[in-house]
Amino acid sequence: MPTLAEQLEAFIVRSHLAPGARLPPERTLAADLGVSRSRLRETIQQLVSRGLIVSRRGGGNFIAEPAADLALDQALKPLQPLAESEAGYWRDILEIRQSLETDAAYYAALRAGQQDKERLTAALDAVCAASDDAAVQSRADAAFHLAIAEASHNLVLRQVMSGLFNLLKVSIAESLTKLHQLPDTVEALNAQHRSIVEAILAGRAEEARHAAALHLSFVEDRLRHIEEEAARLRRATALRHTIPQEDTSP
Amino acid sequence: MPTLAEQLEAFIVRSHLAPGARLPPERTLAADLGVSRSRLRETIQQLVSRGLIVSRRGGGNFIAEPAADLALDQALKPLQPLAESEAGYWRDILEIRQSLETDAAYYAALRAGQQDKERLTAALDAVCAASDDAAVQSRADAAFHLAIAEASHNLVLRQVMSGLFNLLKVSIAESLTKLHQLPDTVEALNAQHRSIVEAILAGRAEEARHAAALHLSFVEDRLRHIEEEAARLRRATALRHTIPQEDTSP
DNA sequence: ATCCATTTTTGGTACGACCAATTTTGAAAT
DNA sequence: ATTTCAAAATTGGTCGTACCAAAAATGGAT
Repeated sequence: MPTLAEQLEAFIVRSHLAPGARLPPERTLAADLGVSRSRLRETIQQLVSRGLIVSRRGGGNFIAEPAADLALDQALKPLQPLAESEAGYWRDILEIRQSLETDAAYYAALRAGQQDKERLTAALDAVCAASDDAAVQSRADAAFHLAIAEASHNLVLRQVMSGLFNLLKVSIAESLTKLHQLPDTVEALNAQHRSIVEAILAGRAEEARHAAALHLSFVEDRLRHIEEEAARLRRATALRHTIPQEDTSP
Repeated sequence: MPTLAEQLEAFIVRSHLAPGARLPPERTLAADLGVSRSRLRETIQQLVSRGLIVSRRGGGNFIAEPAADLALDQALKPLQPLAESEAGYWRDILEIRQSLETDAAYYAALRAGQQDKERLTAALDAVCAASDDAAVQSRADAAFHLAIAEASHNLVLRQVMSGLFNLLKVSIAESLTKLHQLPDTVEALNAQHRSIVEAILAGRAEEARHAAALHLSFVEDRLRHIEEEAARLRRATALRHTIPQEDTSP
């Protein structure tokens, strides 16, 4: 006996509903499937949380576009709870970024087409011209690194990296903004960015990989200092509070 | 203004609810959160579909065990449709595996503890002793590589790699089984596996990285041949069929 | 033909009732 | 006192209705 969620998916494919199409009103659909609207809505929520359906209040329910940008946002979401709880999580993320991004730069140098190169230089200009707002700088920085991933012409690589960026964002948002506020850091970062782009534009793959490695080592080093500082502060303030603890076991 | 789902997650962490703990009855919880039970249930469904909560009819709602195996199964699921459609997808996956797995071997050599080493040798024995069944061999192979990722002590790395394995499985399941059926291939693979493990056990990081790189290059090379062969066959048979095409746009 | 107020459609939420599986309770039997 | 087992209370699952708010469809005035 199939799940109602499965029945719904089956209904979607059976009625040739392409991405972007609107599926029948909930009241109608519930009647067709022979269930109450409450139940139907609960299963719809499941598909929504899986990114298969988007709802527009007053408009209707729609098959979600496979919009890669959204799909990958969803891709690593299950890890978010961990990212928020585990303290050293960001280090893991940065470590894996080191692996991926150096290779991304390498392949970008080998495969970047004219359009890729234009997007890359545009992204570089954007990060250099980013305003003093740290949040804006962080966004521009993420866009820049994703442009590299895009130029590598490896879809999986791009999607995984985008997911990692989001994880990093929820994990250490405040540290990231602090990073851009440190003196001389922005200049150093931009210099590193520029050398990466130059290597890619020139097609020097090994040089691009090396430049990316240097860049990420630099970032990791700075972030480690910032986090250590923050940890010291937390420890200091924690001493002034009683930590309440509840026993929730039956 | 936070989403109700976020409120719920916040409630869970705020009340120190460990995995396996039971959260309050829906009626109570709904009252505490100031929403109707309908709404609460819909958001609970979201968390259920994300694998964060399990419900037992008549028993209660429980924080799901972090059953990493399930969470990560879900992690890269949104990419499956792409994996099934795009033809050259598996090449992207293998490329990114080359990045991640070489570093995984590297870090494993640096950080593997006694327990990690035992699991690693056990996994190696398992792949060597795997029966002739190609499917069994594939599973053992995946378990072996995940053991390396586990020994790297990088949670994100392990989860991403597990996701990639699943993608690879849905993408080229048949090619994978063919790989294990080629003459002399299993022996070569096992020799490579063994050299990776030896390097990790000895703590020789660079050697481990190199061994992993050799292994993945070998696999990629064999898979390319297999896929080229399969593509040739598909082209040949395609000539005898009319390819039906449906237009699903409104 | 265009524009704007009105009506209709449609998703979002709330409340109440009942069913079914589970857990708890408590009395009877040992 | 312990065990056993049936009745009662608890709790998730489903249904139905009513109402609100946003979006879309309608239709008349310009």
